Amino acid sequence: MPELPEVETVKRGLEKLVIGKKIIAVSHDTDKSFPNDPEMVDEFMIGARITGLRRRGKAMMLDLSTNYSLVVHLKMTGQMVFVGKERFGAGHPNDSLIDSLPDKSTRVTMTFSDKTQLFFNDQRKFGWVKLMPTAEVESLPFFQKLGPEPLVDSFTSKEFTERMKRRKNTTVKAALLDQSVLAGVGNIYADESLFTSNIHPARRVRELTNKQLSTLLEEVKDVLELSIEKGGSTDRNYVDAEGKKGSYITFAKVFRREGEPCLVDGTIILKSRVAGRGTHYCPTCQPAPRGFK
DNA sequence: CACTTGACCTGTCCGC
DNA sequence: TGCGGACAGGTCAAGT
Repeated sequence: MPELPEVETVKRGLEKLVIGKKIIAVSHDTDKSFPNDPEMVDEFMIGARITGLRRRGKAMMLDLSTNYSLVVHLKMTGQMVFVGKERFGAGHPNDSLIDSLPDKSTRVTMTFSDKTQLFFNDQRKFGWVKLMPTAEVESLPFFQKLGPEPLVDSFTSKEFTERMKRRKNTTVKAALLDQSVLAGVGNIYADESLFTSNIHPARRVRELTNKQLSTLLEEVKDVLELSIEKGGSTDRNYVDAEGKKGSYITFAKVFRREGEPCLVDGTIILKSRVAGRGTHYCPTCQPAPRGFK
C-alpha cells in the first residue's frame, strides 16, 4: 500500500508530532511485527528520545537519542498513527481512526512521557518495526539492494536509463517496481507514470527508446511530487500520522479507473495483469505490444 | 545472473 | 445469509 509519497507524508507528519518525545513504554502483539530482543528494547528504546525521522524508499527510520533507530516498513497495510491528548471519543461526530486506537490491528504501541502514544497498526502483518544501532541500518539487506531516490536532483535520466536497461528483457512495469532499479515506486505510481508517458506497461524495456525512458523518469518524478502534495493515495488502508486519508487517488488518471473513460481521449480504461499485479491503462494512449492479450 | 511465481496474512467483495 | 474464490498498494525465497 504505502509507496514513496505515503511514507514521505507519514514521515513529515511524525516530524511535527514526535520529535523530542521520550519513550517510556512499548508493547507489541506479535514478534513478526516487532522482531526485537527484549533486553535491547529495555536498554536502548525505553527512556530514549526521538531525535529525527528519515525516509529511504518505502522505509522510514525513527532515530533515537541512544544511537539506535527504529526502522519501519509499512508494506501493504501498515500505519503509523500518533494519538495526542485530545480525543473526541468513538461515536462523536468528529471522531476518526485515532479515537478507536488501539484496535485489533494494533501491533506495536509506544507510550511517551507526556502520555501521548504512537501506534503501529497493520492488518496483514507484513510490515515490521526493527530496533537496531543507527550505524547498522544501511547494512540491512533491504537497504543494500535499494536503488537511488527518484526525487534527488543528482539522479539523472542517464543513470535511470542505465539502471532500467539492466532489466531489458522484462516488462517496463516490472522494472519500475524493482526497488533495486529505483526506490519507492509501487503499483499506483507505476501505472500513473506509464500512462502519462504513453507507454504500455507490458512493453519490454529493450524496445523503449532513450527518449521514452527519460520521459518516463520525468513522469515518475511529477506523479510522486504531486502525490506528496496531496498527502498520498488512500485506496483502502493508508492514513497519515494523524489518521487522515490522502487525496491523490482522486487525481489518478488510470489507477482504479477501469471501465471509466480515459481523461485524454475517452477510451474505456482497461485492467489486466502485468508483472503479477493489477495493471490499469488506456489502450489507445498506451498501444499494447504485439501479442499482448 | 535475469526472470517469474508463489508465499506471507487478514479482510472484503462478488458470484452462486 | 453463507460459502468459496479472487483480489488488495510490498517484498522475499525458490523455482526455471
